[in-house]
Amino acid sequence: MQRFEQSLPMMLYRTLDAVMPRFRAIFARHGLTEQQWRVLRTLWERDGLPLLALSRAILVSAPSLVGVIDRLQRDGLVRRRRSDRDRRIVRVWLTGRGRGLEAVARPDVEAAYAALESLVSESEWRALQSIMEKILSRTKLAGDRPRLGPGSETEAKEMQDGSQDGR
Amino acid sequence: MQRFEQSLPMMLYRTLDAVMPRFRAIFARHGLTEQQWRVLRTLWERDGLPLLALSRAILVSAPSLVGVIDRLQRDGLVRRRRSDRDRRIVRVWLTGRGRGLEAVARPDVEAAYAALESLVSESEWRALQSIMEKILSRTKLAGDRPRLGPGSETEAKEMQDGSQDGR
DNA sequence: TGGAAATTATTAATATATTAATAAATTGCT
DNA sequence: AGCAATTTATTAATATATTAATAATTTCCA
Repeated sequence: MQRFEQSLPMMLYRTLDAVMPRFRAIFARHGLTEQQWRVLRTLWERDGLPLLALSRAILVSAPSLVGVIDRLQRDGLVRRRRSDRDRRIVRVWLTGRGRGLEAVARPDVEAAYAALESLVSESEWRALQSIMEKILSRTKLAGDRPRLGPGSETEAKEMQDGSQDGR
Repeated sequence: MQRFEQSLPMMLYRTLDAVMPRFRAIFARHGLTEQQWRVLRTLWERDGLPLLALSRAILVSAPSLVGVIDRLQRDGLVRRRRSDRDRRIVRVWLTGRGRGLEAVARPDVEAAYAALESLVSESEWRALQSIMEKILSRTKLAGDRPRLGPGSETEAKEMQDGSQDGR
């Protein structure tokens, strides 16, 4: 039985604890929290995603995401819009400001990623990813179903929708 | 520039999201949260640790830990005691119930660890640990100082102390 | 067709995270 | 000795996490 600090969960937490502060500092410099950044980072690639799909993509539970979106909306970076075809669905769209933030904030974050990746070799990097992917696929098979894994994903083909709803 | 879901931070989050629910289910069955379990798990090995040392050992910030300890104390699993030698320090001690929980809860958790470790080979396991250790040591060198890394650790040599304080 | 079951977003209640500020005590140094 | 700087625990304010419950829809199927 191995030491607590070297268990897989604690190793993962320690690694996050080591690498995230530098990212959070960058987010904060642009007036964003980590979760807010994850929302924008995803919408920049797939604007208009349904809230639940967004939740799964960024690993933030739907109840938490509601608040995150509330604050992003309050700050004028995104807006909500309820779907006409299926009125249960609320899609999240970037505003002009939200879209504009990409050019401002993303280069800083990408630079930090680069610095982070330079800490280990290419092969170590790939090994790390492949082992974690293996754990991911095998916990999924074990019926362990994470709270938030990628699900049915109701994709954003529907690029224009209609109603002007949203809270 | 790689995909968001495969960045190191998101891989770490996804892996935690995949493995932790099964642990949290066990903790909950014993009336504990994840953070509460981390406290007990540590005190079982080093009872009477100062709050700040405990905070660093389990990667829970001191402000958060205050509340975690409040609730563990409310539930009769630990108690606080202010040091006589240095009255700034508050040590956290297990109660009988808190100590007794080890025999009850820990076997379940250890079984879950074993199941988890069986998902990858021995060598993959060691590779995963060694690469993360490398990231940890190098982010530390980079002056990136995580919020909570092991610090001065004011150890619990002092096994009996005196005052009956604590909130 | 029509009602049970499933889906989506949200609210509610409680616990934790994050950053800044504060009070009390101790250390360090002149 | 005496005071500034440091250390430890805590409070405060806001944001997020977790689990359960709920309202509004939609889907499924007898």
